[in-house]
Amino acid sequence: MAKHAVLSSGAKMWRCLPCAKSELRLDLTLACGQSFRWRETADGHWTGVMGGRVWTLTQTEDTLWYHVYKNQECPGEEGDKIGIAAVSPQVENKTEKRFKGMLKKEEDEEEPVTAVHGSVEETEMLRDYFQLNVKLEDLYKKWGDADPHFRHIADIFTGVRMLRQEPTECLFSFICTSNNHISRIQGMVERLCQALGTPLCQLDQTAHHNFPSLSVLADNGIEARLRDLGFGYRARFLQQSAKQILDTHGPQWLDSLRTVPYVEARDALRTLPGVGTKVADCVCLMSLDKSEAVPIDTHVWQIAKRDYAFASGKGQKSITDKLHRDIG
DNA sequence: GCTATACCTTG
DNA sequence: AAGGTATAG
Repeated sequence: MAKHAVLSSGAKMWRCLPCAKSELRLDLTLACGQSFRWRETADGHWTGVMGGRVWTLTQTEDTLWYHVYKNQECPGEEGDKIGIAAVSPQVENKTEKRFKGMLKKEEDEEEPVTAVHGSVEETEMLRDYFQLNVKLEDLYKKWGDADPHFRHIADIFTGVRMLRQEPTECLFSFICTSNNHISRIQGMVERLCQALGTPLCQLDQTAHHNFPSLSVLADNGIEARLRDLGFGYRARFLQQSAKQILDTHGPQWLDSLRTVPYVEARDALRTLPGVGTKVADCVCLMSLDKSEAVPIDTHVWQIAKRDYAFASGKGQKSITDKLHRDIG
């Protein structure tokens, strides 16, 4: 059976791109609750699904290393046959198209297995996902200059950056977060993908799947299915939101929100069942290119009161719309 | 504009 | 309680 890759073992082909730890810390970025799909499969090695492929990532001081599992490497169960034919139309094809369009010529297929420099396509997928064109050091400097408290704690959090996630996965994952805790959310998202997503490959007893498509989630039988999987009252939100998107907007709607202004995108998302201010802001920030969105959850509110002497909401019992605007 | 309450389930 | 949302008052 195929295994998760480990850099030091030399058993798999690894590629790399230059990337300092000050610009990206995999552990902080992948485990901080933006995405619920990455697991530390070996010391410092993070495995997850992104752009329709299974990746293992690890890093040294100035280098980001990655391994992409090919289909012959991890044939999975019946996953291979179904997976390739049915691979999520709106997720993978979209990504493929985007990168194909940017590339003049593919060179990754012809490289010798000993090559360690990154293939153009896969490097671009990582640069896009981690938004490596954004210079983190410049932002930390700017924020540190403007905020003494930020500068004081910034050293502890060097290398945290926002991911640019796929909108469908981001939205439906964050609908699961209401009144919930991270360990349970991770389990729910994993069960969601394993039950309803197209299989990609199996490694060390773990089956990896794509995130389910909108059309699968919109099916009428899905609520009961999700309740059986332990989603509670969120089961209905997931099914209804998927159905509402397809019925009233169409399959490309979520992606199209990337090109509209923040407030418009946020208000559009809030028309979906199970999506309030906080979830809408998470989806805007983490998948729709709205860097000005500031999700205010219970923790951010506590911090605003504790570390920033946030006065106007001190007596407040809960986070109201006005509080969202003020803290943001 | 703000408060109170229910909502599924489990680490 | 836990990374909220929907509803009524």
